[in-house]
Amino acid sequence: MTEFEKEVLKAVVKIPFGETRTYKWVAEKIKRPRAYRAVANALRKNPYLLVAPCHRVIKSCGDIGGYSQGQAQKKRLIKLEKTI
DNA sequence: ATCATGACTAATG
DNA sequence: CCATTAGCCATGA
Repeated sequence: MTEFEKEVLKAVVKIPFGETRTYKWVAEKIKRPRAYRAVANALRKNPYLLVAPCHRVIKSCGDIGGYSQGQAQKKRLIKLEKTI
C-alpha cells in the first residue's frame, strides 16, 4: 500500500452517502490537482471496495466512468443511494 | 533510470 | 455535439 493510495482512499471515504464526486475532485483533495489519472489508477486496484465508496467517483464530464465490478453495478449503486 | 499503462481532463477542430 | 490530441501522474516491469 503506497502513501498515495492511502490518501486517495481517505479522500474517497469522505464522500457523503448519496452523492458523487469526480476523479479531479479527489486529486485536489489530496493536494495533487493534476494526479487525477493516478487517482483512477489507485482506485482501479481497489482493495477496499467495502470501505471506500469508489462507486461514487465519476468523470468530470458527468459520465459514469469505470468500476472494478462493472459499470452496470456502479450505476445501480449510485441510483440506489440517490433514492434512499 | 526508462517505458508503457490507465476507472482522466481540457483544448481544439 | 463528436472525434482527436496532447498533457498528466503514480505504479510496475
